[in-house]
Amino acid sequence: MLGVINVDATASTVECDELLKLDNQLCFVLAAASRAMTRLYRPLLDKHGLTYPQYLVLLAMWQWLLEEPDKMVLVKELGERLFLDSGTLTPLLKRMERNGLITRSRSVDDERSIIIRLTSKAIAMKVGVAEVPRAMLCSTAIPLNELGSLKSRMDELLQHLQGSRLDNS
Amino acid sequence: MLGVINVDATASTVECDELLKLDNQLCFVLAAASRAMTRLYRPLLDKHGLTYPQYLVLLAMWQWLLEEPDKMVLVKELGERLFLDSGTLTPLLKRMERNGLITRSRSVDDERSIIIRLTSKAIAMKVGVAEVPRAMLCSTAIPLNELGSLKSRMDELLQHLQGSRLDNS
DNA sequence: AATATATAGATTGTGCACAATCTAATATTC
DNA sequence: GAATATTAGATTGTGCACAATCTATATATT
Repeated sequence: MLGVINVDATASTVECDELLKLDNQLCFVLAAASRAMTRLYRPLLDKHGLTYPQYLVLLAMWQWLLEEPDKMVLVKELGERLFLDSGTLTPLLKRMERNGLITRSRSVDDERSIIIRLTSKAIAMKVGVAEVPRAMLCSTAIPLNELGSLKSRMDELLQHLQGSRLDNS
Repeated sequence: MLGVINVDATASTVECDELLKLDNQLCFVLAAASRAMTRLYRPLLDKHGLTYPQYLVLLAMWQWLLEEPDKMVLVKELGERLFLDSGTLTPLLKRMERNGLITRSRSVDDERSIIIRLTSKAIAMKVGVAEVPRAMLCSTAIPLNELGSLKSRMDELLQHLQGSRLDNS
């Protein structure tokens, strides 16, 4: 009986050790890769006076304008698209406004909403900024198909994570 | 000739649009997935009074102690392991010290170095904290083999990104 | 030994990221 | 139509993340 207890204790200790090894954590590689990615982008984006999240705001806006040139983008929609809340977006967008990239104005339909519009300066920046992802593709030197399949996997993971809610909290 | 120019211009515009679509950015999914992961961890880690980066520090320290029970861990080593610099680690470690998880002391061999040691409290927390990755495995409900293969791919990506240096900066 | 160079952390300043809370405006319910 | 609930953003406070700079110590050079 004591033997069984010992075996159990040992097994569970080993399981615990394995479970907690930094090398086994997907979350760690994920975070490290994300930061490494941001570090690679930084010098490229610096040339355009952009930070990485500001760059993502522009990407979202540019893509919307492709589909609908007069699109009224609300902070709420931007938040849903980028998975960011108002606590992050409000100051970020104020900085972009200060830098002349966007305008912020109250909606007349619903005075709670803020409408985000790109300035002509931000629209004009698009072609130049396209150098950024081009340079990234070159510098990482990862085959395009591999990059694509990794992105598909990441899309699935993101879906999973967004869907997951914890029972015991 | 004008036709050729137009075709070229159109092609390059399309290429530019595709290149800049938010949906095509691996970096965006990566960052979003990393933040979603952190959000899932938060309520679990809150119960242990830990933040996500503090949890990673503990994982790294616990793993080192498995191999070498009297391991002297320097801030430098921790930074290399977690891909973080002193600007991030110094205040983070001071908070952990304030919370009674670690001690910080100057090395006598090299007075520039700081030795990080886990307190008995932090060592004792290990078994309880093992519930955290266990709960994550359950809540995300991703098959273990899929999770493993995704992690391998991420490891490769991280290697690529760490190795990549940009020529034109 | 005196000088130069490199290294380990700490500090400062900017910019996310997000929980919690607040305010004002809109919707809903009775 | 007054009371209630919901919603859109803003605000506040904490904690990373990192570039740039600084300090103290250690090492290398001459």
